[in-house]
Amino acid sequence: MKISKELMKGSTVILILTLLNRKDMYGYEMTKEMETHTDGVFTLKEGTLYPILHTLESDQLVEAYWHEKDGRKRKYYRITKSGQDELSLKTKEWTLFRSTVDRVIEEGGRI
Amino acid sequence: MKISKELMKGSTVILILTLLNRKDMYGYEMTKEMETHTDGVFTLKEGTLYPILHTLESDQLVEAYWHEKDGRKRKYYRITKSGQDELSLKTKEWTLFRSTVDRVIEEGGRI
DNA sequence: ACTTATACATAGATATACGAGGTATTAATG
DNA sequence: CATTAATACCTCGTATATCTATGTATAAGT
Repeated sequence: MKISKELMKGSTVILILTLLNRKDMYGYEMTKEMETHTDGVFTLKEGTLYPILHTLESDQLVEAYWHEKDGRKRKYYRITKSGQDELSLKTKEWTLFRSTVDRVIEEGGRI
Repeated sequence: MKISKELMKGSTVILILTLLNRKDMYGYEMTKEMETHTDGVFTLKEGTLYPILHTLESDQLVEAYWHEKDGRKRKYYRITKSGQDELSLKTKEWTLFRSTVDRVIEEGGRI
């Protein structure tokens, strides 16, 4: 099943920061990993990903560095301390959001 | 904690349809009920709600009717069969979306 | 009489994701 | 060896959703 892009809004940054919190990665790698890891449910589009990475970098939530490996130059991203703090915040927000939606749709709005 | 409006995007319609699946309601009532029921986490803004209700009506997912009660004229909305089908679909989509986000942030993207 | 709450509505501003398009390099294929 | 596919980066315009601000009207409370 495909997830509508509107549902994705607001959730993409937390996914990216989560990946970078595990290990340094480059953009193209993140698109492939997101696709395989979620069995194609999420497809981190390049037109979405790269602008976000640039914003995260200018906000100093991640740092970029070029690194050559296997004869390929890639732009790697590393999460910063601020980025980890932001991730922690966004994770709390997500948890509250998700459980509140669940509460409404499970109880149908009953008080 | 306040939920960013970007996170809300794509989730508002399912919340509205869920409320209407329980009982017929009018707009203003829905804003109050959403606020109290979620302890202020979700605040269904009127500028958001009314345009959505109009769209749902023109898509024939809900039907509107005026009804006077307690000396007040209110525009009630009733969910249609199509609306219930749509709600069922959106609920499945939400469940997949939510569990996939959880999978990523819990495992950090590990395969 | 005046203010607040109820009840509906719309228009403009803002943010986000995506599709389409572009460039460059390396690997694979006929 | 030439061509195509895959890798790897990037930007711009478009579509969509939510919110703020604003407006109108009626009923209730002070």
